[in-house]
Amino acid sequence: MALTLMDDLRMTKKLTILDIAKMAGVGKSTVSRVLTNDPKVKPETRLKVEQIIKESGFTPSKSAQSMRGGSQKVIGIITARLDSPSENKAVSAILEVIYRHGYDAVIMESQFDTQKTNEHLEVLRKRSVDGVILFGFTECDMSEVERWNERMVVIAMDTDKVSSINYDNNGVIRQALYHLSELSLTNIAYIGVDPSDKTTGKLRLDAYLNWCEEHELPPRFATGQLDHQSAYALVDSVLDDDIEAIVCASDTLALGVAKRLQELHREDIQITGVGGNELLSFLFPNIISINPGYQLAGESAAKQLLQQLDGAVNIAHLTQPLSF
Amino acid sequence: MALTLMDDLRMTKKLTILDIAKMAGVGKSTVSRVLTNDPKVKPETRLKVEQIIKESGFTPSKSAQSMRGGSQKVIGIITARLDSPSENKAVSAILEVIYRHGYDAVIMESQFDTQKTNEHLEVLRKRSVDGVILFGFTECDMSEVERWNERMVVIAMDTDKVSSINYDNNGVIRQALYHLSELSLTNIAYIGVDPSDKTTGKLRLDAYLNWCEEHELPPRFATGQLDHQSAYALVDSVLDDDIEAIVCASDTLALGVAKRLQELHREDIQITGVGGNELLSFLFPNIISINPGYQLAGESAAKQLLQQLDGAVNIAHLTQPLSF
DNA sequence: CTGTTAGCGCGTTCAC
DNA sequence: GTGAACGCGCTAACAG
Repeated sequence: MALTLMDDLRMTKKLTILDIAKMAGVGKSTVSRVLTNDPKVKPETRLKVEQIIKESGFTPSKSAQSMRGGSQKVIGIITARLDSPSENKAVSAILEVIYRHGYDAVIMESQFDTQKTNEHLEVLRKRSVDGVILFGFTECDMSEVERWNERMVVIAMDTDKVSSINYDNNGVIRQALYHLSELSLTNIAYIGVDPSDKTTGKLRLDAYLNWCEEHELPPRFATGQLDHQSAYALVDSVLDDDIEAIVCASDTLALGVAKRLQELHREDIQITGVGGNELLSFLFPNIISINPGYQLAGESAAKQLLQQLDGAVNIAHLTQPLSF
Repeated sequence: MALTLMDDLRMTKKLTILDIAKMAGVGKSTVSRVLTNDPKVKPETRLKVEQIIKESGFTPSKSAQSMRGGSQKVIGIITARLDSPSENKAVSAILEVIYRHGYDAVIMESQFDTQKTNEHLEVLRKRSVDGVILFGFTECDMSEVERWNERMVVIAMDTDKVSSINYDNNGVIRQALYHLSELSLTNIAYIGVDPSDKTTGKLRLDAYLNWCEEHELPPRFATGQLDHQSAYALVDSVLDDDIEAIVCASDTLALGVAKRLQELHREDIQITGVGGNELLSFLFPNIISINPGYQLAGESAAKQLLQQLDGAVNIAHLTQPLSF
């Protein structure tokens, strides 16, 4: 009887809402009411219960709560690559936002693999997470995606099935080109990634091509993979005695280009990248890196998702009677 | 009645174990048995139930399962920095192992902050995750840690409270020094991080100092922060006309050193780092980078934890009657 | 082998 | 205001 409390302190036995109720000398439902901030509880009683809860270090079982219909307060994040600096920035921003709202995150890695992505989505569905933030890629299979509706936000991929946050692919390249034009540089080449990649590939290349057309400049470009090796290898193919600058689709590519130009002693050529990579600007201070606002994108995505989730909850409440 | 199946297909109503039971014309416990691979089920029945499950795309509620005493099959990972290349490698390795074992991961970031770490641990405890892999750091508060016992493995931190996986801090530095000695280089300086950091700081510096003593070489070193800027700034202080090589405590530092030496046109000096950083070897092919086996560490940590969890389960089963 | 029953911990009526 | 009772989806004990 009276040993209950001592017992609990002694052995870290799992406390339940019932234990708290006994200790406080009230019914379990009253404790529940306190937990759910139900106004219909005498302030006095509430205070006492809260006291006991604090003292005993009791925490309601998430499993039981979520089974009872509540949400787990968990959102899934599927990144393409865990070690991508740009995605990392976005993820950090996401985490900060959702933590602040009492959510936790389960992070997964798609490795640009459609099947893995779908497997992850499947797992997240089974775990009934509240929502998902997906870092898109071109081959991404939309069939699984649309099942999520309001409960998903994708980053860096165009789709009208779910909400999406996109970097300003066109803007970052134009910004770079504008910057170069301010420096009176006109002979500008471009090194990017294959247009089969819709965003970093096609969109950014198009931005370059459009600019060239607008300004009646002869385009000179090459595309390949998303890594520095690829860019390194492509440099020679666009190089030309009167090239004054090379615009790169990403900082990673810029790194490869810088390396090659250094070898060729063509450090007169101005390079621009995209990403705001700190390491890049340390190694090659003269490279101009446009920051596409990854952290901002992450923050936006998180806020957007949370807002949609809130909306979904409200709608659910409203339609519950109807769906009955 | 007969509409049940059509209904389910129509609206993606949450299927329960009971629905499956009805469809298969069996009791709910039989379905449960199938789910839990209970041998005591007639193969024929089992097959039929499995069939229905597949067709309906039913998935048992994790929440209910875990509430009933089962584990969530989730392990928490607390990294110091999401964007640390070395930790990333380890994390990727961890993920691969645990996915293969049907576990999922919730990843958190401590940012070398004790308080955040404890908050994360608290959250993980509330969520009753099965286990935790923690990337340690020096100021890490052990008080919260020891509560986890068998259910935690720490990486890169010495402690006897819980299992720990450590990189071979001494070994990597000695390996670098040995390599240099093979090249007949004897005038070797060291750039590391402050010894207040126990592992990357003190252990690696000690390795250097010991080597010097053993080989009767005059030590020449400087320590600072863990970033390339710091290393960059420290180079001049150890530089000397007859320095032939600089051993760095990490690849990040090596990057800073390389940058500075390049500026000074002292590319004759051999640099070594630790980390197996791919970018580093791309930018500075002549830098020797010792791979401390981060992915191996991650893999080991994950396997170790899973094994301990299995053990814990068994012990729990055995002691359950006693604790009663 | 299989159906029935009893909880797990919690939120939610429904009476008091 | 508050306590008793019910059910969420599932597993494990108990009967057949």
